[in-house]
Amino acid sequence: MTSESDKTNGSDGRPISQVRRAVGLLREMIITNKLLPGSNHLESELAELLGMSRTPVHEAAILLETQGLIEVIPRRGIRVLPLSAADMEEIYAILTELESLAAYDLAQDGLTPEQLATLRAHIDEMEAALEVEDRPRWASADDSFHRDLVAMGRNRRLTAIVSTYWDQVQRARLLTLYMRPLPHRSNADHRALVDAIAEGDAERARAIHRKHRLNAKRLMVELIAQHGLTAV
Amino acid sequence: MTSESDKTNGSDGRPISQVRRAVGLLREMIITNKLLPGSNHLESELAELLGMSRTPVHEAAILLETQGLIEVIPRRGIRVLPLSAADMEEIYAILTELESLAAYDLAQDGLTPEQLATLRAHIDEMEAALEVEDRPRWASADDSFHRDLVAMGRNRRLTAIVSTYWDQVQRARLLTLYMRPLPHRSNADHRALVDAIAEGDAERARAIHRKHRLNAKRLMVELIAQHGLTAV
DNA sequence: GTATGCATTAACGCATGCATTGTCAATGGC
DNA sequence: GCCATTGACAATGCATGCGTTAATGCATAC
Repeated sequence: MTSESDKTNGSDGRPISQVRRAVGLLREMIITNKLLPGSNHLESELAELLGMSRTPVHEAAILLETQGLIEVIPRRGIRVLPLSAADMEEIYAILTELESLAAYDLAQDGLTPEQLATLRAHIDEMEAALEVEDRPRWASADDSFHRDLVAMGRNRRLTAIVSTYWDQVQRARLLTLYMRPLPHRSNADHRALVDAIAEGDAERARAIHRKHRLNAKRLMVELIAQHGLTAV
Repeated sequence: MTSESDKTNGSDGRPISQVRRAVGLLREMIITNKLLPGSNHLESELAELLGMSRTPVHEAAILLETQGLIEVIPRRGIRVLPLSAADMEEIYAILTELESLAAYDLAQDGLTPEQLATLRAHIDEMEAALEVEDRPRWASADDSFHRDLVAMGRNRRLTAIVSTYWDQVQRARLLTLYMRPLPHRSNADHRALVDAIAEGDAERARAIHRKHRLNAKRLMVELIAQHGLTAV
């Protein structure tokens, strides 16, 4: 995950502000279900929890609200937004298009051997995890694969958007991790995708990834429906 | 306190906050070049300009920074980010994919006759403007067409992203409005797109719009290069 | 003349205080 | 007994103040 344990400086060299700290911590707590979807929390409560005053929490809340993670209701508190199956469809539709674009761009621009090796290492890790049926380990490698794939592209804005929405489905992915069949099929897609990128076949890379993502979306929506989860 | 327009409530029924006011006003000033790209502005200066204290300006700045419109540099002020040709390419690439997806979805879900009429009215308006070579009027209609197209889809998140990035290229569009040839060709694309949507041909709608946007991107990048604008 | 270091100053991050406003409950009227 | 109206309370939005820190200018040394 994001491991910026350095307390004084961010990756940009600027000292880490309380606002950034609040955003990071709150996002983490939401993604990992420390703050449950649908729950309400007062600014002062969160401020005390994070060891800061209300101001940075307030500012972090405004930010997270625009990113769709929470809703600020003036005198009721900060509400962690549950995601319905419909929300999931929206998000996956966006991720599908943008990640497919990233794959296309990567195939066109070409990757260095090191970059290809990194992606393949993630796939190997996924396979190793699958063999011992270690789902969290597989999920972590899958996460890294997709994040790296997009981050290797040169489009910083695209990376940012994908990261934002990927965060939002994390919670649902964690929740459904043990409900789904072991994703053997998924890894074949990953290998085919990296091969297409390595060969510079942009259209194929895009098509493979789109199909891969559409499958993931269908699976996720079905799981949520099957298990009677109206929202997560 | 402030005696601007005494609009006390936003579209969501909630009273309009100073932060929202600041975000809206600053965005507007940036898009319309009231705040020039590359210029620096102190929080206190903007606060006085907008008739509020530093706090809401500070919070608006954090927000606009995540949207890529400005950069907050701690003791140098708030810097309006210039967009390079490379930035333009990034943004247009994202807009191309997401708007094409919107077109695809619209064709699949179908539009009401009223919605189709609205889109066609925008096209008629563009044509009328072209005939009298009224470029601002054309630009306004084109803007409405694209915004409505995406907004008619059911994907609220997609609408939000497109709106954000569309804002960012507005400045460049305004700047290059008189540099480009009159976009007669463009309107043929628009009609073909609406026809494809009306016929429910999702793949065709997507393809038409992608091509349309790729052309727009090429034109924009060329214009910026031709006129020696390294950034706008 | 130039470069370096220190002092001054001012801008911003954040804490705090105040006023506004919505919520909840109690009391009174129907 | 139920609903409405009012009052008290509490949470938030925003203004203000303070401490921190970085930028700038001047002086001094080389």
